[in-house]
Amino acid sequence: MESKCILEKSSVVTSVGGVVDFNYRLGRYKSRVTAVEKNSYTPGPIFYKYVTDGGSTAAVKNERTSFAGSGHSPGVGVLQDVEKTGLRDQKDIGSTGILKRASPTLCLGTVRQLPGSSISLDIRNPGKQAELANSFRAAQGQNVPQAQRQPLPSSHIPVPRNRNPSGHADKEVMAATVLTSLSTSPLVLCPSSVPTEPASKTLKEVLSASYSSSTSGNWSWDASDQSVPSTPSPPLSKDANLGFLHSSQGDGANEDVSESTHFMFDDPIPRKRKNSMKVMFKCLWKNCEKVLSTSSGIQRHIRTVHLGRNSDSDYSDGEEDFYYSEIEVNMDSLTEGLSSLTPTSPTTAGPPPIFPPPLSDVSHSEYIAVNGSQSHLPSLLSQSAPSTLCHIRTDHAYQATAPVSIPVGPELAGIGSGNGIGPGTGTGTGNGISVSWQPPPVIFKGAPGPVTHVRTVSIGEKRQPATSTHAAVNKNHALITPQTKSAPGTRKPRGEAKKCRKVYGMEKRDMWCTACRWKKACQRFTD
DNA sequence: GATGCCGGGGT
DNA sequence: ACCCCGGCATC
Repeated sequence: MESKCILEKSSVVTSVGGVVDFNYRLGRYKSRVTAVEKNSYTPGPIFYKYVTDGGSTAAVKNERTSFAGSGHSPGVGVLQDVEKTGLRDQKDIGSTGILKRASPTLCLGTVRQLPGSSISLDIRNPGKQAELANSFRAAQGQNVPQAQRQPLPSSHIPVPRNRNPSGHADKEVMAATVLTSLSTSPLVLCPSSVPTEPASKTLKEVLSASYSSSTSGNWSWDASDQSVPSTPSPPLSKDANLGFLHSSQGDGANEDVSESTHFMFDDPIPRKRKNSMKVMFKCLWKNCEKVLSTSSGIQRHIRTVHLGRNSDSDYSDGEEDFYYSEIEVNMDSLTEGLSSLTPTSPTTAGPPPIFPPPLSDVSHSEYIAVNGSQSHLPSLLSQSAPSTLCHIRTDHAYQATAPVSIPVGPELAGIGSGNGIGPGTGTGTGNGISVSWQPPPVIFKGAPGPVTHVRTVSIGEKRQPATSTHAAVNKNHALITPQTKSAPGTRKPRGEAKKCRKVYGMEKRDMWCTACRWKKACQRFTD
């Protein structure tokens, strides 16, 4: 870490490093701010100014000027401008320590100079911290080297510029945001004392940031040096915040390190996201099922809709945090579930993602009940997935251990689809209920009671009077199957019932059940 | 011989 | 997974 610090410093001192850093911060800070609050008074560019100005005073300005004088034309102008703006803004904004703290560069220096305190303050109470930092700086007599001073304003946490004087609320919101961001990024930057960084960045931002930073070239090795253990993704936990603080204090370089870490894992993060896990934020307010993709969004929602706060103001006492929760949505499942659902419900035109109202059938109601709890998307998905199993292909049911029959409403029986044999069997019931929506037979395998074939008996096919009996037998058979099979060599006794072959004859082979056609155990006329 | 269907192979 | 068929057991 020491070496790192040194390195960083030098890089900053050398104009090159400084410039690079500067740029990098820019993107970074912007992103952070964006993540934290949308309604900041000042759009991105302003942040830039502040960033550059990062916790500096007139002295800093001087330093920078000289710094600029070292001959970086592009950066110089900017810097100077920024300086001015920064100064002015400082006056205007006063206690918006955030801005000042937006130190572009190293916080390592900061750490050393201001052992921990500044950083921790920074995180917990940015506003105050900023003030403290300022005062501190004043006390220090601006003697702090630039490299060290810049960091002072912790850039760890993105603090909204128009932060409310009551830094407390902000701090909580921020913490929430941070944590949220944390959980958003699956990669859980372990060592990162500032996991917020990567997490809160959008891919785009990350890219831009990484580009600018990559030029400095000393990011990567930092990452490998990560030895600071940290709890992986402890979302929504104050502890996380603490740990966060802790690590920040422990090593100011962590910030940069974490950043580098981020770059190192720049790939994995987006990749993981692609991996279909998306974090959503669900409003927990009673009767409010609102789900938003961003924490800020949900916070705003809660703030404005439920807490009756002014939507324009970003004031937040952190109360919103209690009214929303994070949920993870597996997009893959969603997609799969939906895609698989659609095709498997031939009898229902555009089946809704929700199960249709039951026919008063027990099985149905059960399912509905389950679905009723589908407040979470994941649940929905997980529920919908099995539903595909509900699509019963009687013809192939024999291949499964589950019996062909399932408890269905009488009116449903024989009407639904499932029989691949008879054409046009896929008409739904009068209620528009599709067999496809019935629960998987497996679930009801052992359920006795009125059972009927779901499969529609094709035209001309005589229904076995004892259908239900068949089904029951079939079930038993399914249960007994292991035994039967346990005796190798023993063949299942031939069923007594006439099979498709006999019933229809060879000439009507088309009417056979598939099993029969495949020379499998007749599935239509079970014993 | 006809039938039922297991086991296995092809796509 | 779907489809087909050889071959065996049973009737």
